[in-house]
Amino acid sequence: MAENSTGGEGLLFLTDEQLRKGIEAMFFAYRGFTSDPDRILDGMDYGRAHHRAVHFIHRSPGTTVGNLLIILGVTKQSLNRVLRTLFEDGLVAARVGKVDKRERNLYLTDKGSVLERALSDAQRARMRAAYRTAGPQAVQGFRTVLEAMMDPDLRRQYQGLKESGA
Amino acid sequence: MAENSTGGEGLLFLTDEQLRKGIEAMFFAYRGFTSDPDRILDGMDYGRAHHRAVHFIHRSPGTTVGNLLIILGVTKQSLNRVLRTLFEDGLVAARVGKVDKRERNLYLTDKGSVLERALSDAQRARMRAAYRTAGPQAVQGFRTVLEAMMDPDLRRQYQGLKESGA
DNA sequence: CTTGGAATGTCAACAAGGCTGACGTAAATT
DNA sequence: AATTTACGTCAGCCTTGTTGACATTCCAAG
Repeated sequence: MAENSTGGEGLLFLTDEQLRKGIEAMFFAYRGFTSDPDRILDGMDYGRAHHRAVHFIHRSPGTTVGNLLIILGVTKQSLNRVLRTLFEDGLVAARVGKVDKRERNLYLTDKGSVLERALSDAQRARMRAAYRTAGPQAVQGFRTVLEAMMDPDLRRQYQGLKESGA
Repeated sequence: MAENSTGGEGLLFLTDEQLRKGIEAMFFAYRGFTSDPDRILDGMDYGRAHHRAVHFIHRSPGTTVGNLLIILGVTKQSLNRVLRTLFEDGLVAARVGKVDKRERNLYLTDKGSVLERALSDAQRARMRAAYRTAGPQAVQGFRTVLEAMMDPDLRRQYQGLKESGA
């Protein structure tokens, strides 16, 4: 009965209506999120799948095919199709693992780095603009909610990446 | 060089590193976001495209095909393939427009509403859990950043939906 | 040392869901 | 009367996901 923002019931942000807005916000925002890299990829022989592979190889140089499979959540056949074209076009190089020779360690070539840079520049530009508009407080909340939304397994991947990068 | 969180430079949240974390958070969170409905759809003859159509028809009953095309950002051929199966299976009904007879107004049938409910219940459950974990403050920031990330056109759609719902 | 399992590559076939192009029809608009 | 709009549809193509089967290489354990 009493109207308040955080006291009393204070659970207005858990209304179905509020949740629906959040759902649609995710939907529309994700479209924006992918659109800039997509535009760049368009016209090249590459797609979103190539972007993802290139991103995570850049992110964790020397990562293995198996790692990538886990992170990307696709089948090896699907990933392999992408990796093959990246090899053929000289964007990604694979070196046989030193400790375990069955593994292939993946690296971007110079050419691959150029593409990665172009894609991530575009994507970061939008993210930067959004962050700047929203402010640090909002960014904090943004990350918190997203993290809570991940599957536990994926969250571990995400946090693992965070740590390994720090 | 000086270390501070919001004063001084206070732009640490705009570092490439921070932006990259945001990008990966979007990637992993979106996977979680779609996974529950996907699991439900799996096994039925429907996919994510059907979910989106059903969602927005539920959201705006009586909406036209043209509206849906704008909101979903796909071609009419693509949307039509989806709508056709929804008609055939009796999940969606189309009525000829009263003012403009060229238009088709779209509605969920009872059967369609059942599916919509199942899908949105699943998706809301995750969203609710994330919201509850993160708290109202974070949710506020979450929505702010997502909104800033949308393309202006899509943002108008999103906000338009917000208003028309209120 | 042999053998089982792990990591990887690859062929083939298929499905979902995007896309373009072309064409048709009915209704609104000019 | 002519044009434009809203919608449907056929046909074909692409990307990216899937399953299943099979080969290779190599680590690790018996």
